[in-house]
Amino acid sequence: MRQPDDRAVRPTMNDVARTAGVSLKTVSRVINGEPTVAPHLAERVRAAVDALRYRPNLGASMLRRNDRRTRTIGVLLEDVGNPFSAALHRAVEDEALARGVHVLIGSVDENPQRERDLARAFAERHADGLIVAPAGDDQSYLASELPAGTPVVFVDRQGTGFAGDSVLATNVVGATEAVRHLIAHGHRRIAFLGDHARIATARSRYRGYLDALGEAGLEPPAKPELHHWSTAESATLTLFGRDHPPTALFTAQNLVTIGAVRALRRLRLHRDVALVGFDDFPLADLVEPAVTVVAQDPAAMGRTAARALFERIDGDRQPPREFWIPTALIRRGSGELPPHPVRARATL
Amino acid sequence: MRQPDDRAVRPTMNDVARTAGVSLKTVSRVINGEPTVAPHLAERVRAAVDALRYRPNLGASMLRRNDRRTRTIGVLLEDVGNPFSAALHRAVEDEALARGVHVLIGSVDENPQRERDLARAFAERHADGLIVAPAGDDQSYLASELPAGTPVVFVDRQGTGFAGDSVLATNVVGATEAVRHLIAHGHRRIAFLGDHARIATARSRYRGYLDALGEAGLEPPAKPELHHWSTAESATLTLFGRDHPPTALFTAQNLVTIGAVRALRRLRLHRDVALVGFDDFPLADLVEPAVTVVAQDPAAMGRTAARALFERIDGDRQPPREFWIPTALIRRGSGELPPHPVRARATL
DNA sequence: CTGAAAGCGCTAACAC
DNA sequence: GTGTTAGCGCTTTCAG
Repeated sequence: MRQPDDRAVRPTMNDVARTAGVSLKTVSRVINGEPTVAPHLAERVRAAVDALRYRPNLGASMLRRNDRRTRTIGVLLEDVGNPFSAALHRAVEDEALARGVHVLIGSVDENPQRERDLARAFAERHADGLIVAPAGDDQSYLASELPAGTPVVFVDRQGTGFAGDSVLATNVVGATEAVRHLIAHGHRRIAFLGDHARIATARSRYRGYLDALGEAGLEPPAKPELHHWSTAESATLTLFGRDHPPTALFTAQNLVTIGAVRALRRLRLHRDVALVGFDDFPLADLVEPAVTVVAQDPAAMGRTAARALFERIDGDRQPPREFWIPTALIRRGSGELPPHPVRARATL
Repeated sequence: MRQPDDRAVRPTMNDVARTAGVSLKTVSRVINGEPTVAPHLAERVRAAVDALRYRPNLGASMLRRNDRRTRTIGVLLEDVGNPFSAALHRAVEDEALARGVHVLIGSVDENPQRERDLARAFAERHADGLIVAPAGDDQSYLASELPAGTPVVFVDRQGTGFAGDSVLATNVVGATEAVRHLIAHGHRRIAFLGDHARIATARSRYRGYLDALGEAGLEPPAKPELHHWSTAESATLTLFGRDHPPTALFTAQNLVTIGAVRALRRLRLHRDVALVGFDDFPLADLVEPAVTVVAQDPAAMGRTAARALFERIDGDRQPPREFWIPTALIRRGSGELPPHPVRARATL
């Protein structure tokens, strides 16, 4: 069944020791950079390593080592293919690589079961710590999946039921700022587009939206059902097929924003209906009109999460911390459109 | 120095065996799903596993197992943060997860040294195989970094000096098709924008560009120096500051395309100069005019690469294969603009 | 400064 | 069916 070359042959420390004419332990010392080796022996060992192309087996060393570190972290993001997660991932990688640490990563896809399976898989591979963008609303499972003491940093969404640092965007404040901006431009009928119930971040943004309306004494108009970004375009079309359509939209997520932009174009309303989106996206400045957004900073989130995680891995045992990464309103045009007079008349 | 809880305490198979009142080996059999265990013993083992929250240590089992598999693959892409790599990554992940395999990933950033370092790091972590988007033009180092027999699949770019399957976009043909398209719309002065020397894919696209010009008996205009996508915008501005500017652009990469779009806007030439870009990008259909592209299919590339890799991991030993993933011309408007009469007159 | 012996958690080979 | 023994490649401990 198994071919001879199925088992890849690699020289072991023992092989190196034999060719160098020293003991196994001396090789181990050289490989691990322990200074207590005579120079001429160390040189012989290095020569043998080169000759045999010896590479250490991290799995085996981890097994015996006191610190049990694999120099590998696990990262669970919503979807490594989307721009937000990809930018965050990249920032984590840069921090990790600077420390000689490598990254196991997976997409949780809004699926709590997948979240748990990935956490388990990374724990079985002995990740030194985890960065998790929670899909479910209960992370207490981490206590059973992870060895005691494994640090976890939550990112993008708050984790529940497990003690870990969190790195979060200022969702509520950012959304409030966005909606205030629309109100300042004269809008009174501002619709919210996003999954306001199921997803924690969207829920926070909905809260911020309600806060801003409340301050101005405005009522939220009836909101369309939206449980997945893929339905954003059709939900927007529906919204403008009803009576009393809004004069402005606040969209809670970048893919929702893009869906809304597509719908407004099809309706030829893109110059009439104001729009502010949460989360920036590439080319937002190149569409007509350019899209005003509340930009998050996924790179800062990834960087912060990674740094926090490495502090924990290095032994920091203080109580869980929260890092708030500020959002920034970027005025590009779509959010500065005034309420459109024609439609306003039509809906009165 | 090290705290007691620095070493995360996890129950071992031995602990499970003791609480279940069976031998270590029986536990091993249950964990590995071997059918030759009496049901009542298996039940006792499973109960002990649940009670102790036992999780197997993959590193230890890998050490002793005959197949030496870690159910982990390594993926080296250009930059996990860019849309092309991110989409490819996601497709690889889906194929891997369907097989219970997990993904170690890193960005090579056009840096051959980083490529080699990552390959080594993943080899030390005993990846079962590698998917590599080569940054350098020599992959012979893989023979020394990887255990003999470790399969490698090259993706996006051809690998050199190491035997592995390749998954490639039809770069030459796709570029030829793009340029033929511009010629068919009346263009005779078509500029190439991209790194035609250093990067293999861009080089292929440059070849395709030359082929199409040659067929039509056209000479390539002087091309601006462009060694990194970040300079695409300024290179485009320079191009149109010179005499005899082109009436059409062919851009070799999506970030170059975006830079060119930005530059044409600033020059208010975006409705006058035709543009076809290689590689699609999000919102290409929403800018004005919508951008005609030769779309690659990064998801198909990732899927194909992963499937090929798993065939090799499963023992397939046939000679290296090449998989060509077709590109598709998507007509959106920018590539269908006719040569602009005013500028044409000005340059005659 | 160097080496011999023990053992990390697990599976393979072979007994019973 | 089940258990015992050996040992994967490495680091630790401790003796020289």
